[in-house]
Amino acid sequence: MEYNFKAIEQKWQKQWVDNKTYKVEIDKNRPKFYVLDMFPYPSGAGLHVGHPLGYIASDIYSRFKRSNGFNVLHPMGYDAYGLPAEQYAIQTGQHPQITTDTNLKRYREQLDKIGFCYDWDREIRTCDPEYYHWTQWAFIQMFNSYYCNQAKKAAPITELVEAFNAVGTQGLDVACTEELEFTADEWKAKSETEQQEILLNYRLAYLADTMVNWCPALGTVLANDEVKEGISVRGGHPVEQKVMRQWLLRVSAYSERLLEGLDKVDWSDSLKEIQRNWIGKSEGAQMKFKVKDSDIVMDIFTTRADTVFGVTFMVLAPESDLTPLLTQPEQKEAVDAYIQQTKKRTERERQAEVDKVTGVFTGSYAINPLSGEEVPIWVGDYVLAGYGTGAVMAVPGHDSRDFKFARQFNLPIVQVVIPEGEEATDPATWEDSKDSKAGTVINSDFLNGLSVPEAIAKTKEYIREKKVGDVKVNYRLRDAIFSRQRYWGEPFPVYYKDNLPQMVDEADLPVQLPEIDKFLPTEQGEPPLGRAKNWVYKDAYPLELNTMPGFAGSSAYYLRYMDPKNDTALVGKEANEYWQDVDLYIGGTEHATGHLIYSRFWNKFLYDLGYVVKEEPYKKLINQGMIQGRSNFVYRINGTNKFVSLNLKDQYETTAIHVDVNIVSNDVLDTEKFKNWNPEYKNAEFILEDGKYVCGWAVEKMSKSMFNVVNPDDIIEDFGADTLRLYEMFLGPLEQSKPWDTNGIDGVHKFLRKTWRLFLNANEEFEISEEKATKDELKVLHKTIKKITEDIEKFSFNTCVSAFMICVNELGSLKCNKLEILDPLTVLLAPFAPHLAEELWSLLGHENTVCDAQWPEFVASHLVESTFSYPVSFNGKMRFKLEMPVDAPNNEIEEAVRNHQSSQKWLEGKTVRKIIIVPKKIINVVVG
RNA sequence: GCUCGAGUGGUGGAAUUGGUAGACACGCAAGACUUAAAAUCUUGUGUCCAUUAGGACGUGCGGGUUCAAGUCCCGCCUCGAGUACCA
Repeated sequence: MEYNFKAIEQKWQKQWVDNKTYKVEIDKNRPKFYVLDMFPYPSGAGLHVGHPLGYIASDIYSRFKRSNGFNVLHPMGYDAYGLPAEQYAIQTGQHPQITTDTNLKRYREQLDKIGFCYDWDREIRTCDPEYYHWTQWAFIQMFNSYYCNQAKKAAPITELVEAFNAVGTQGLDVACTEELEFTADEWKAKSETEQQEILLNYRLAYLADTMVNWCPALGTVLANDEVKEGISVRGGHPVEQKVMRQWLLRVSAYSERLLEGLDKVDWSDSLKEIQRNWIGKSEGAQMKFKVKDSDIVMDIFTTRADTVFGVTFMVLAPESDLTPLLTQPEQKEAVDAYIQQTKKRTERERQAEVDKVTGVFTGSYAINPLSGEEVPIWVGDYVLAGYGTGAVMAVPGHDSRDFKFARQFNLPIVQVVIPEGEEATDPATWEDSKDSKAGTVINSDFLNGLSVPEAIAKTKEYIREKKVGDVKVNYRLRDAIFSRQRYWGEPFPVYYKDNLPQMVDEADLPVQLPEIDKFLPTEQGEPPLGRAKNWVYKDAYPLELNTMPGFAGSSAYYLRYMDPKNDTALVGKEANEYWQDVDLYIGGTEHATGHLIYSRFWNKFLYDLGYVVKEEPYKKLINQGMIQGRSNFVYRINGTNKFVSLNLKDQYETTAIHVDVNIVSNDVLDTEKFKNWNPEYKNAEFILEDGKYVCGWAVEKMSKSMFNVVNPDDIIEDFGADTLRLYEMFLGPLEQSKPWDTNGIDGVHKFLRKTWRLFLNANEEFEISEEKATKDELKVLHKTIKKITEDIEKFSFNTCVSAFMICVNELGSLKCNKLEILDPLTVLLAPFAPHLAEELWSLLGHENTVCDAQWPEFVASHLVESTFSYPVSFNGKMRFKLEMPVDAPNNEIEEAVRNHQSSQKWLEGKTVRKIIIVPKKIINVVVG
């Protein structure tokens, strides 16, 4: 009986489907456990061997939990809306739904072959109207809500309207785009249109003219996390800044709670750190600088209130509302020219030319609220409109950007802080500003002599007393732009009446994506939905032409899995109360500043409104590492069709060429396959070493162009799914990036065959002994139970695999085929190699699935030994071993060491200063 | 620049609270079985010295703490990730 993995895997995959082995229902008699993978976007390329890594890990953990008595929810679905399908549609005219369905089918086939324990009855697709019904529903709730800073939660916008009617904005402390002030009477006097326009300032989903990241090549706006270094993450196209009227989600309202929540979840420190940086909390002071000969007051934010006496000028962002107001007639031309010039630069250019200092004087002066001094107001593009107030007080002595600006335009520089261990010097001699926060304040009136932190505190106190400012916390986190000028996304549940946005009745949801003839913008430059016929609501009102961004559908999907067929709610109360939250979430770190922020925001919002029971959606999160490619190279002698083997290449002028890793084995090229691989190489000649052509190699990203893509289907064809699963885990720690190298796969495949053979007799027939297990056999088993159980809990799956190998090697040498040992071993192995385990489990005579077998219990007494083999070291260097009874008293051990024959050499002519005995660990003799 | 993480054989990687560095594999070498190959099995495999016995050196570099350091502390170097005129 050979280990016929193909037959075994096909058989059990069919049985699992037929028996609905992985179907999950609420079961209040068992504790729940929710394991979630970040669902994939089904791209046209299908899965490569790197994709399933996290899925395999979560699958192992799910099966482990099930064996330990948990009711495990482990669903899967697809993030089906996205740019690639739409771009393909633009190129070919093929409807993105068709592309998506094809890709999805391919994904499903590939996933099925790996033997995952997903409950496919719960599958969701974000492009399914049944699903995006609830994405639209959530949007409506956000539109109808505002965020109260005092209660620290979202509340219905109707409450805010009541407050406006009663007292206007008096005592108002809510999240908003702009601080507004009006009385109840003023509010009531406003027209409906004016009132609606004002409410947009407070809604959690709101429409606003805003500076957006516009990507001309993609014809759409992008969120901040979709842009890296001025380039779109998808496609790599340049991005520019542009003002557009767009939907936004007021994510910034939740900044503090998103930050605090990180302390309550079990995520890796690095991921938490990324989110903390992205939220970017900074505490400081907001201060008012009056403008000379004007009623205008400049608000500025600073974290260095201690340096106010060092302010020698002010700088406004070019886009600031104040810029035109403060520009004096004689400077108007220069300022306008400057603004035009900065507008022309793309975000990318601005970032690339960070060192280039530009700016222009407005002609106005501001009055320092502490010193009363007058300082010039400049415009400079190093000040960002979107952060703080879009204006800064410049302290060139103690801020390097202000310093550069001052030097460029010959503005004065004053020293107000002496860094620790330095003396006051003439700023004219400085190379750079002195930014250190450890030092003593000088030239600053009542702050003189204080340390920096003391001076910050005192200044804050002073400005509050004199009402020239206040303590203020700023966040870097911006509101999320929620409109995309695309076709293949969720339509908004929004229509326009008198140009004002209105929400579609919840009863009319979902608003289905209409059919259109072409997937391009209209001739008038409207988004693709502008092409839809009858794209109106209630026969009269035009519907929104934008669609929602990629992160919309993934923000609450984990809730939908709990209750995927519910047509009256996103998730029913009973299901939500049972499943609660995700206990284990596995996915890539690339979602740190996108999906994982939006999803937490979305969930907190639903929590505030009482729709869900948990404030944080993902209790524990693990980022699986990237599997990189391992590329192979051949070396062509320049100008010839001759290829030289790796270690001889230095004798020639060569060019390295990527070669398909699938025609290379252990870095040795199959030269015949190489000739057929590409017509160009049909007549290739080779210079061999030891009769072989050895290729070079390098670790690179796995991609088609590097010819290093390895497909899981091919691996499964050659070695089986269980081998693939085991090998992916054996490759290294889950969270670490590592290269895929098919070469090592033989090791785990051999291990599975060895395991199989444990159950066979000399005639290759299945035969199991009912005999009682020996002490040694039990020791091997229980050592393994302990190790596997502990390591699964630590997500250390690579060491699990090696523990299995050790176990099977040892049982092999003990020639153990006893039921008492192999039965529990099968259960241990089941999460890792479920097909093989099912087959063995049924051969062992069990009728149920091994998934429901009880996890073996570790019995410590099987590991107890009567003696311990001590490593004996002299001055820390291990020299020999000494077998002693475990309960031997120290003086006996000492004596045994002193008298041991091997000790004499190390003791000769030396005195023993000390003997350290660590029970059951080590003996160290200190000599000298 | 700032923040975080990582540097261990030819390769992937092991190593509780500091306690035998290199587990488990791959690869390589030698051998057994075979007409041959594949498969399987056995042995060896950090580097250097030594015929052996054995010894010296070894976890990026330099210091330190300790009976004992891959592990802790200080200072560097290199690589990776995130982020960036954030006031």
